[in-house]
Amino acid sequence: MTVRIEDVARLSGVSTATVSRALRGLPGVGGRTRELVLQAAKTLGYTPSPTASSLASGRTHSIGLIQPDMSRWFFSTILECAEQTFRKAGYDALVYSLPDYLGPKRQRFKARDLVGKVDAVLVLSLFFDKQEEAELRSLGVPAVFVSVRQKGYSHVGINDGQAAAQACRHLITLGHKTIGHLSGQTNDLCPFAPSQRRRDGWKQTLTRFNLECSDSLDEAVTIMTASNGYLATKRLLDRRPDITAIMASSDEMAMGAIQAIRERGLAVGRDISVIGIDGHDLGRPFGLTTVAQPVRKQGVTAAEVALKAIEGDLALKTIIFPTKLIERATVGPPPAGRIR
Amino acid sequence: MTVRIEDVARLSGVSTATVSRALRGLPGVGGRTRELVLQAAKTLGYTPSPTASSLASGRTHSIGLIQPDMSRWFFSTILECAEQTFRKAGYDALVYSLPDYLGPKRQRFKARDLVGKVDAVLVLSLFFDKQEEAELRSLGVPAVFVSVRQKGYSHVGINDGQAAAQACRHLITLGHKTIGHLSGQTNDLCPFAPSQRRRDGWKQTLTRFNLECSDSLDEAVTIMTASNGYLATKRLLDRRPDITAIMASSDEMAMGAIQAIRERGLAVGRDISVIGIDGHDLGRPFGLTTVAQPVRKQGVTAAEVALKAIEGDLALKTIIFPTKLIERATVGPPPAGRIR
DNA sequence: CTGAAAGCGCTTACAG
DNA sequence: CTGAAAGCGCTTACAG
Repeated sequence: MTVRIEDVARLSGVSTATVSRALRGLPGVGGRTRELVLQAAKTLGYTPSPTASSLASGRTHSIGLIQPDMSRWFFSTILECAEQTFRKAGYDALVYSLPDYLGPKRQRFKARDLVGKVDAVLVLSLFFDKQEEAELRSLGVPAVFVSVRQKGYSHVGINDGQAAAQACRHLITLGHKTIGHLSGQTNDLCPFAPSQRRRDGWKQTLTRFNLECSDSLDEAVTIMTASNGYLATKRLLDRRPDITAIMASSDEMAMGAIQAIRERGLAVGRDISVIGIDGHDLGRPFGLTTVAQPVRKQGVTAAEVALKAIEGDLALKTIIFPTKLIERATVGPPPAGRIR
Repeated sequence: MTVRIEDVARLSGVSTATVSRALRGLPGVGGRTRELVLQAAKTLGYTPSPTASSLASGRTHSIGLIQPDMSRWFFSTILECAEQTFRKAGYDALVYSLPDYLGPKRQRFKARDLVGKVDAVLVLSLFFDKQEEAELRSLGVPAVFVSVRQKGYSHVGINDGQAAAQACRHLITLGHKTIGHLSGQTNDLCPFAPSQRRRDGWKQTLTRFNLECSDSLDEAVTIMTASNGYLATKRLLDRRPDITAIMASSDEMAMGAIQAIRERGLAVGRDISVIGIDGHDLGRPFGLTTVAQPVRKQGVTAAEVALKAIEGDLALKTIIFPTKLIERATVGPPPAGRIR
């Protein structure tokens, strides 16, 4: 029904081998011959069958994008930038979501779904255990990890501990002494999770400045959404009404915190300051002070690393981007007459 | 290197044809034989080559997800739900972004990138012209349109005019008489665009209630982002400082409007009310009043319609979901002593 | 219920 | 520089 390589070969009077070479721009084809083939292909409106060429060449020209949930800003932003980078290089983006990756009956990554379908994969914010890492390896293609580290693989991310320290120092500099923290998942399952390191950054900074950093100042959630941040903040304020500032492990959690604070009739940035981490697009209209990470750059860079790996550059790379404090309205000095 | 169907055939002592049938659960395989094959496949850890089976069967088991930009909430949320629905049915999601779809040097959809790679496509919020529609048709697979209508295709969405009317009526009921509007792109290129219909809904409602609806009350943007909403609101308030309420064509624009209003030292919900459309996840912490649409349901439903089409049910469907007013803090009655 | 064989549409040594 | 032919690993009439 559709036009095949043979049709092009016939029209241009050469073999299918030559057509294949000419169309892909391979060397060793006469200038005149190439012209002929290109012309014939154009005339017929020929598009090579991707599955046939994959089967024959062993390359799929598509990349697996494995991540928890693309409806969340951080993931979707990285995915979008990666997709564009891959597309420009002639690769398709095959997304693969693992939404229940933190739940009790945790959904594990299965290589079976991706085997033979991709030339490389990007893994975002997922903590692979031994089993999953074995599955990943069984794919037999290069992988680059974004935002989480996995040893034996290239990694693109930020220094999470440092980002948290940056946020914490900002609050301390303004005079805050009782600083609450909203953590992401920090259990044993993912000791190297960004949320764990952000929590460590908070803790270490408080310690360095001789400030309180007891567990009662920390409230953890599973997934770092606004609504979880909201609930965590209510618990935190119930327990520690003396808090004058909250740093959240993500901007979305910070937004939830703001909601909870306002509901108590307190003024954000006056009664209680709030700072986030991420640099969420909607942080601006929110007036949210935050430590921003270059999300889009990470997406592009991770894709580039994957592309290079496909081309044979298997050297392990670790690319860490700097973060940057963005001062807006949700952080101010602690209230003067606040009861301790 | 990897295990092929022939290996399974040899181990189980049957032909590759039988292995193929047994593994896919096709009828006409003896119970005992099936057992044998399944066992052998398991022992060998056999996974069929997807490209080989695609080439032989003509089916790819993947779906194209064509949309403007998955870094934006509405699209990524639909994509996530669609991906899950497709995955459960054994299909992969191949995302395809067209980020400059509204720019001056507009990027057009090219079938070439997708031909032979998908069994169906979902198209979100894209306005296909004749040329693009022809490209789409040339893919030779069923397509379902989400959030935009395209004649000749199934469609999943909401009644945009009605949603806007709902928002407008809410403001009018509270006593607002001078209601500004933040539009999305409303040019000739996309006369059936949701943003066009939302604008119409605003206009018609004002007319029905004998209120002013001049063009000076409407400010249009290209892409409905928060920052565009912010800029549009500044222009709007410069021109019409007598406005007591703004309805935005999207929640993200509404958030930008809120930012602009606050920057003028005005109180949102008291001096100027703001209502959006969408039901954005972050509308809640924002306290944003909005007309919500069931975004996730649309993603699931669109995927289901596509799946049915693949199975042969080509009947054109139009599925319209109801919207719902969510009252939060950004809307209140107009200020009493406001100078007209 | 099962198998032999053609066929899906390319790519790639290999030979010239 | 070019071509004949094998091969990629399945599926699917067709025959039995």
